Amino acid sequence: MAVRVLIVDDDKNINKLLKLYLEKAGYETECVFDGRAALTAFGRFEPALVLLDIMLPNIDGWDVCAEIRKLSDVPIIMLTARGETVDKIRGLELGADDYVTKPFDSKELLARVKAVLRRKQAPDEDEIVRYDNLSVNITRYETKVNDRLIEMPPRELELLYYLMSNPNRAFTRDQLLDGVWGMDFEGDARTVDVHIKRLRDKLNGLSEHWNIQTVWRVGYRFEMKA
Amino acid sequence: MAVRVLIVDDDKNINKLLKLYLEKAGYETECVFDGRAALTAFGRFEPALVLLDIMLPNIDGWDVCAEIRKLSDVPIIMLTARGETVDKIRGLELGADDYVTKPFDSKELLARVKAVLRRKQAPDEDEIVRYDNLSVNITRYETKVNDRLIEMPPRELELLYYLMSNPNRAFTRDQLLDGVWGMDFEGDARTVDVHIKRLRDKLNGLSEHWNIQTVWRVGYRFEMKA
DNA sequence: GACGCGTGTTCACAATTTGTTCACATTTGT
DNA sequence: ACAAATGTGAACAAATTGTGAACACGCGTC
Repeated sequence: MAVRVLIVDDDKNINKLLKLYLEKAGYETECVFDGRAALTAFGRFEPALVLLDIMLPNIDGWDVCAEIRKLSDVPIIMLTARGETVDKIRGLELGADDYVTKPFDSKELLARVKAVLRRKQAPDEDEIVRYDNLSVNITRYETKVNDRLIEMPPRELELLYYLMSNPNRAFTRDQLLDGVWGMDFEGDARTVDVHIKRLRDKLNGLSEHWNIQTVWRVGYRFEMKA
Repeated sequence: MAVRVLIVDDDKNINKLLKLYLEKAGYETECVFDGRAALTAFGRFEPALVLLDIMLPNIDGWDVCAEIRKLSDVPIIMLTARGETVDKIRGLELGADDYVTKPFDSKELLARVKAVLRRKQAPDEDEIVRYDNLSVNITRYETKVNDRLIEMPPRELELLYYLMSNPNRAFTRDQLLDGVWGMDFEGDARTVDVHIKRLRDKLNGLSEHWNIQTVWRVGYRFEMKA
């Protein structure tokens, strides 16, 4: 499944050239020649990247850019003719990601395309649960107490994260197995106990304000003490 | 992705003022106060423009200009005190691009900066990730440690770049395959391991402040040690 | 087209870490 | 006190990663 690129340029030669370059580089392309067509094609084709000329019939590039931005944060590279005054501020406000001046060579263009695609997949924020002096970062797989790293195996960390994500809630062993180990775990429920013990060994006495509590005949819970 | 400007002036007030103006205008700046510092900063900071005072401790502006010209054709604007005799011929020979007489006002300065960048066809900035003594330039496909080139194949470089672009984040092998190899990679996830090993072989022991860490049952991450 | 060369990928096996189970001790509730 | 549930340490099993070498592939050269 190749990455799809929508090419919007009223100059048919440039359009063709772009198509050639990109398809040779393994991208899937669709070409349109005016602003209105760009918008309808955008909805249908769902490109991962848009190459957008500024000077267009119907609706100009800026407006197309703005419309697309209302729908999606797909990367957009604006195409400008040499000599055309490029108002980069305006482009920035409208959400363009890069500019390429015509005429361009294939190498530079492809480099820009790759760069923009790379830049856009900015991974999201870390997922962290905290309470008091304890924080568990499931994105980095780091546990900290008072900003000191507490080393632990992934499963323990996941278990702690799971408990902390619903503080004070009592989880049965089966719930924990389902939530942390996955539905398909076939083993002994006592496995949970061992992991709990190891967590306790690591976290024991590090705070007065929380602990991992046993709930008899039920399971365990992460207790927050007011 | 701001344009980087290196400011070289021994007068701390002027330096500060320039920094203020430029950063307000969206440039990224670095300030140094003598010629020697200018040259080392130039290598590390890789500015898109240099503002260079002529009267400097250590190495004077002309010589700094000449040294920089041996390395790069980055635009250089010379700063001269009013009344200072400006040997424009000499400047021309050395490759300076413009002169600004102190004191200057912000508007004029910014106009000159923009003009010079435009004239130089402002080659778009490289995309670089750095940490401590390590930098990876994905535009040039160059990796440096302490400004020394570390040769490595493109895939390894891309992998390193990807890891470094989110330091400390644990990536699963699948995430790395998607991000570096592309969604359409059909091969074995263990491929990542081999590239990691080769990276480690190359980077091993080059710094105490970072390394590539295994996150068990998860994947790998580029660890920055505070 | 044949040939090397540098890369990228896969594979097999070793090394390591983690996950699980077990047996027995201890605690809890009735 | 008794049965059931949980705590605990150690042994064991399984999964994961490290590693060297072989293989495959594209690319430019001859």
